Amino acid sequence: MFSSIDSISISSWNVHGLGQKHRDPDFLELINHDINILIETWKGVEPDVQIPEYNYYCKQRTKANKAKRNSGGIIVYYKKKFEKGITYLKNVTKSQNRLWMKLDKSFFGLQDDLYICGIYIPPKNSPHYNNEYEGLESEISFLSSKGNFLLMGDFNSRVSNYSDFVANDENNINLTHILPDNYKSDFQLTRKSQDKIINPQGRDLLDLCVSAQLRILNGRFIGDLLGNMTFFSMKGCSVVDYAITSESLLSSVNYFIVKTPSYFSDHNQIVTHLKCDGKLPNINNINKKIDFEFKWTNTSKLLLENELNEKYIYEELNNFQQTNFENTQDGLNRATDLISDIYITLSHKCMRKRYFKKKRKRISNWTDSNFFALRSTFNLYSKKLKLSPFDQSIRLKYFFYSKQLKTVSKLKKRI
DNA sequence: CGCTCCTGGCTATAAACCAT
DNA sequence: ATGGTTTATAGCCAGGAGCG
Repeated sequence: MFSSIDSISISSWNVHGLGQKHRDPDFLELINHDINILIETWKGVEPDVQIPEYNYYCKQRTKANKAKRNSGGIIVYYKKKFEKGITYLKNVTKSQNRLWMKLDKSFFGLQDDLYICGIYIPPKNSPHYNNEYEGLESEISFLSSKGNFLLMGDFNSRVSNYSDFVANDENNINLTHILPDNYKSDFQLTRKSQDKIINPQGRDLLDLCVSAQLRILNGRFIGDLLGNMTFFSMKGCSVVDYAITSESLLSSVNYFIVKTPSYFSDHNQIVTHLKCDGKLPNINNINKKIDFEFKWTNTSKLLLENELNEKYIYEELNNFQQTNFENTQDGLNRATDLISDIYITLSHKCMRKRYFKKKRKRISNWTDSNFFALRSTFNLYSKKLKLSPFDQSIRLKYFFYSKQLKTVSKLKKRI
């Protein structure tokens, strides 16, 4: 039996030092996506960063001479069940700031192979800056004939709401001769941004988008129609974390979300949801999580009678009877899966679902109750700050509670 | 454990630069 | 001159290591 994959979620997050965050259940809950790209892990070689249910690729920056800690560093966590569909492309780049991988088109049911790059572009005045965009562009052109792209990460490039494509108007007609022949100039989707500033790296990014036919997802999709800020500090805020895809992949984007600020990092996590149509062998069906039960109601009888008049149900039962299942454990599993699928489909239509109540953790001590109270206050200001990034009084309160939360969180872990 | 030092990373702002 | 834009600098903050 197979279970289908109809969408895949990919997150990227500058975590500002991973430390022991990957041991924190709250943090793990935030990186529960199919693929999670973590930037600025500050981890060295052979880091101890295994987490349950996930495999990972990692890359580290060579440590500076006198430095006490590592800087940079990329870790990509992907769900173990996707192991066979994802390849780490070790040789595409020599840069320590980029990590390429490939999603197999047949595994995920995509039009073309998808090349994903987890990326960190240092600020231009940083000693680690080394013509990042030139390198990136040549890697893209090397791969461009082979499939589509998704770049996600911290670009340190501010583009405001300037166009990442050449608008189709007479002002730009003189540019057409330098554009690729197949350039689609009628693409007019507007993009918003809360950030009104553009910097030189931002221009580089826009140039790259135009020349490689890539489009920025920020400020364009359900989940981030405003172009939310992705970085907050005491001093200010900016949009520097982006998800960027091939233009032809835009129609496959379900959502793009900039998460609310969290106390784990000064950057916000960003998440891309892509449509796909893959099939996954259902090896361990036992582990399927069921968090509800079906309940018979007084309308159920009528609904079931109606449903049994439908043609499809006989077709499916017929299909079940006609199928030859091998006389093995595997065959038996397939048979039970198929028949129970039919029952479940029917149950969905006729009965009411009752969800199991989640067990509430008992708040046991002072630290715990203090932590939860602080966290809800913090979450409130986090949402407020996302909506009004320039409001000084909200910002001050946000950072005040953020600091408190961090201290209490540390205390909590000691217990 | 808490304090201090160091480094990287980032913004804002002032200063320099440019074309008119 | 002037007004907008680009570049360089100052300053702030947080995390990690070392030390007592």
